[in-house]
Amino acid sequence: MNCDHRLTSEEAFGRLQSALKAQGARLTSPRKMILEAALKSKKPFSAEIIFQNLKEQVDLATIYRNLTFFYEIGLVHRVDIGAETAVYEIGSKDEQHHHHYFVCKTCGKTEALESCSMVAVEAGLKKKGYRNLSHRLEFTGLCSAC
Amino acid sequence: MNCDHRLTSEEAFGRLQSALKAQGARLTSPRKMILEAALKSKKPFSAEIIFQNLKEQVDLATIYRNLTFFYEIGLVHRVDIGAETAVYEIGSKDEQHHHHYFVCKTCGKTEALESCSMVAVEAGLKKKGYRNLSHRLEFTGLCSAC
DNA sequence: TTAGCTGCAAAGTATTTGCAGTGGT
DNA sequence: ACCACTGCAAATACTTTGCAGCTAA
Repeated sequence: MNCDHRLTSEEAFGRLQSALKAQGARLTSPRKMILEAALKSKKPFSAEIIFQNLKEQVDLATIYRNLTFFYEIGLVHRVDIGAETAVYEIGSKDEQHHHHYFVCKTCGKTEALESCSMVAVEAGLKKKGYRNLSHRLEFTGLCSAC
Repeated sequence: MNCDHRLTSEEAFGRLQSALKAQGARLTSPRKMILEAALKSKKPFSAEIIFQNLKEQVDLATIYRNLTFFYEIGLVHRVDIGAETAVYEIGSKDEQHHHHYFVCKTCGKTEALESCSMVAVEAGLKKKGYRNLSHRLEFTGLCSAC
């Protein structure tokens, strides 16, 4: 199974335009810069990382506000891999797509996994020298009350 | 597959004793109370929740320190399901055991899943009325550099 | 007795919010 | 021109840390 499912820049901006129009929001310069920085990032990113990548030209509060906005319109996912900081990543074309990560318990190093087979993933990780493996499966969606 | 893998109170205190002895730490009254509260909780818990369950009889800082301690000796896992707050749960007998959750994107409701089959889990959730399902698989362990 | 542990208070981070001014549309 | 958005600063939430006294072993 091919897992290169990230939104392209065009797709992302297209979605953004629709969402903006749908709720009377605006495409401002900071908003554009933040999305571009997010798209450029190969790894999951935090507000602080975007802030640094934009060389502090955009206010941190604005970045927090926009990452939340992007999250609400489904442009990014929240990942939050056992960290103390909120971590996001660019959304996938297929919302049902799986998200696989490896996280080191000691240094926090995060790596997005390319394969989608749990067995193959584990074997691949072992080959790479990762030890003491365990994994966690998390479902998200809407519960019947929502 | 049976997934009732939570540590019993006896097993948990046994592990605690070993860890305490191994590093010259002590079994204090607050430490005991915190572990008991954690064991009683059917759901993942935060420091604040333990604080409330103990009716604020134990200092919050002490709770934070001990949850970290329990985490370091493997007595509890960190779950952190897309939340802004650190969330823990009592450890499993088998460290390689999977951890399955359902999290509602809207209200944050969390439910521990009993089944271990991904397909069965998804079918079960749909039957319960959950919609827009997606899931995430997270591996943890030690990377080669650690 | 002697460290480890606790409570309390103060300090740190991460994130959010109020508000006046700016800028898309 | 209107109203959403931004930067700035202050506020809040969560968590950690310093320290003096307490207590398990």
